[in-house]
Amino acid sequence: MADSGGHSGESLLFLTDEQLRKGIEAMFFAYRGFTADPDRILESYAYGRAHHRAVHFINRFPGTTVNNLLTILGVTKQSLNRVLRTLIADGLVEVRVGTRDRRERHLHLTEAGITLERELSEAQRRRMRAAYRQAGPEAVAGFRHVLEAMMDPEMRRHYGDLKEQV
Amino acid sequence: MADSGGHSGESLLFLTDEQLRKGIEAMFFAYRGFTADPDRILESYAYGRAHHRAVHFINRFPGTTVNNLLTILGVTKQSLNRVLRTLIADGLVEVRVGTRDRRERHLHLTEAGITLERELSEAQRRRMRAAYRQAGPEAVAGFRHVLEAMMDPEMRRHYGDLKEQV
DNA sequence: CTTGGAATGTCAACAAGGCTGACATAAAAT
DNA sequence: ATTTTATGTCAGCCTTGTTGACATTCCAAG
Repeated sequence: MADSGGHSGESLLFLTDEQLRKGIEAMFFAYRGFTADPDRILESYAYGRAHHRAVHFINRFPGTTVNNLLTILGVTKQSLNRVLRTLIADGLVEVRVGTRDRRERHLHLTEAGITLERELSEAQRRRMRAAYRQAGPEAVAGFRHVLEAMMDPEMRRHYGDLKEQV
Repeated sequence: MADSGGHSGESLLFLTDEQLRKGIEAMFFAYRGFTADPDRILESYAYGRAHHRAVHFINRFPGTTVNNLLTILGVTKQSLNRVLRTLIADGLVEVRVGTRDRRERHLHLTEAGITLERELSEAQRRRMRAAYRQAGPEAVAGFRHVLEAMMDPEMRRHYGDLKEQV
């Protein structure tokens, strides 16, 4: 509550290598938990984590273009295309040619796609909700704050999005 | 900032689906940042993230057995073995046959291995330190608390380790 | 002592999903 | 008319996960 700011003589015990190492390992183990539940669901669909990411962000930004998705996901178009191809073939993603610019392909989830997205995100939210509830609102604020500071700046733009930059 | 405790009628606004979604995306983008710096270093060694993880935990638990490492990393022994083979061939990891049980292989970093580990972990700590400093000690406590709650329970044993469970 | 099972680790082969490079097409911009 | 942009596709490579088959070692039951 007191000194989180920039005083000169504050403790800084939270910046020891030991504390940092714990943070690093916490990220490693937590991320495993974070992906575990969706991974189990994806297995039964014969999809992978790459499909999950695509479905998540198409749901989040309906009508987004392929190029847009590329920069958000940080993969090559060939890699994304392989995933999109199967999602389209399986009827989870619908492609609409752009009206203003007909080179662009706008991506939308179909009903089936929305169903899968909901199943995946509900599993993930369930774990996140349990963790949030256990840690409490102040811890959650700190959690988000540290994660935001850890992102590459360009990625911070895609996160939280638009009107609200925290 | 007031009620973090366990009152019945508290706000719970931090548990909305929207808040959870932000936490999910924060994990995704932050993990990318988290691995970005080591990944760049590893590239110049022609190693991958799997090598980093192995080197990290061998450094953390010197003399650990292959089996031990297996359960910590959560991969198959065949997958780990491939990584270990190259690290051993390149002289970064030393294998000592167990004295009591000669089936066991105890793993240690060589001088060269320690050097690589330091280079990788220093890069990772640098980012973590910047994030910690920016967020402040209370945020860091919250960050760790949420991450711990997000882990699978078995993994929580390997984390923070031994005498100190936070 | 021997023998069979359990634990540990290695080798081989396959799949997912990254990557680069080359090339095609359509549409927009100049 | 030419160039640039957005997208898609094919081919081939690498890392890192998987399973299956096998070798070695230890231990315990006969």
